[in-house]
Amino acid sequence: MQAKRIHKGRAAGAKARRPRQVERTEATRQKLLAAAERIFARDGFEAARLEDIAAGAGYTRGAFYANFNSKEDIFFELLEEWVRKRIDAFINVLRKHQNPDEKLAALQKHYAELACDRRLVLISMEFKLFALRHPESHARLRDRHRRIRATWGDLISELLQSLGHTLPISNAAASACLSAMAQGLLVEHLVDPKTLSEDDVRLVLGVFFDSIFRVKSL
Amino acid sequence: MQAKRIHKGRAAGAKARRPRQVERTEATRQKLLAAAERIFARDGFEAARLEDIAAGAGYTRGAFYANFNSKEDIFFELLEEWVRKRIDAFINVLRKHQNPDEKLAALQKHYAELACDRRLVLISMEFKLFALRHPESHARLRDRHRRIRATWGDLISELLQSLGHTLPISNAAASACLSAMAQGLLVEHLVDPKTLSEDDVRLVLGVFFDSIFRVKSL
DNA sequence: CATGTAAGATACATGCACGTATGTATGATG
DNA sequence: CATCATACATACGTGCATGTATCTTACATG
Repeated sequence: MQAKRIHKGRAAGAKARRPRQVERTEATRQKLLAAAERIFARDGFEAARLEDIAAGAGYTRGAFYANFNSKEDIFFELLEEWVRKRIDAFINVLRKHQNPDEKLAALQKHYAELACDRRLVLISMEFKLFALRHPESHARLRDRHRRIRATWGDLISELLQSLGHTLPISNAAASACLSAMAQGLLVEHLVDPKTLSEDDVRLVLGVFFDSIFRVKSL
Repeated sequence: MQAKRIHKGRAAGAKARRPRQVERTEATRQKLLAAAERIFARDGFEAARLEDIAAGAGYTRGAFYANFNSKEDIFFELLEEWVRKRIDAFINVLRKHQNPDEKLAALQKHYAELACDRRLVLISMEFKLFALRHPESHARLRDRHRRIRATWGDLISELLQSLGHTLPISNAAASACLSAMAQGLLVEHLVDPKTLSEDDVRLVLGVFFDSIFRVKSL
């Protein structure tokens, strides 16, 4: 989240930034991020043009390059934000329940909802495939993913402990599996909704969830 | 498989093609297809350049446009070939077993192997995402997929009939699910093999397979 | 009010992949 | 052997997104 200032001037010993401008810069950053989210959703990561992102925020490419280094850069900031929101939302839901079974149901619902979030899933999958062909992005994405999975893994750990249940794979891996399955299923559903309906996706994810989280003997 | 002839001459009432040249053309088509397979695997569908494909077959782009209309075109021919091979291979395996349980195990093995075929999975997923943003390709891909799923659905039907078992979703949908899950899991594994190991993928696919194909009560 | 700095626009050079149009050599046919 | 079509190569024009370098305008400070 390091608010990278890029503009040329800004010598090392420059006096403290002027608050009015700082605030203005932050506003354009936010506008650019919001626009990027829309354009990525509309065109996909690779096809998205920096010019469209800038224009979507009411600027030109000059503003983009003044605030970000590359398309990957702005994507990672968005990713960070999405993940943070999802985790926060889930933690808030957890707080509303004290019964472990209800918490487990909340987790299940979380993944079921993921499998309906067309935008997030498509962009995520697109970027994963992009990263698999671009080593630098891959390394960066892998690190993020590892941290995200670890966080989810910890949440799942607590939950399972209170249920006296353990999984045949690590909790982080389980989180990765559910996410991966939800994404794979949604893509397949979008390609041919007639062969694989939304109900099918929900049902199938539920079957898997039950068999791994609710069936004791494996 | 309509071997679309593209070359300019070939008036409607032209006399029968000269066999020597027909044969030569077919050879270059095959060389181009083989090269395309390699280049798609190496660079991905969208990043693959027609020039590289042509060069990989020992030609230039002229030869490509003489034999195919577009990158999508050659991709669909490859897809056809891959699917045909996979189905043929599976049918051959089926023939070797008469015990329904062994046949079911063969089906399971089939999907486990899919989840290891990095090349096929990545290209398939890439093209799906591409198609979801390009209506014409989408329509074409959806039709192919529907036929492929139907074929697998029929194979599964026979199998389940002999086991006296039925699924909570259509057999075609079940085939789509297994394929989608395998693909989603493999992508996730490739992004971070440390968090989601190959063994995890195998285990998880097995759990799902069992819970849908071997657990009677749902 | 004068001056310097920072935000952002504009313009430019570059590179790249595409599709087409034309050229050429080879080999089949009468 | 002459002719013509076929298979492929070469050359060209085009469009497009990128990154950079330069310019303009607005604002903050003394």
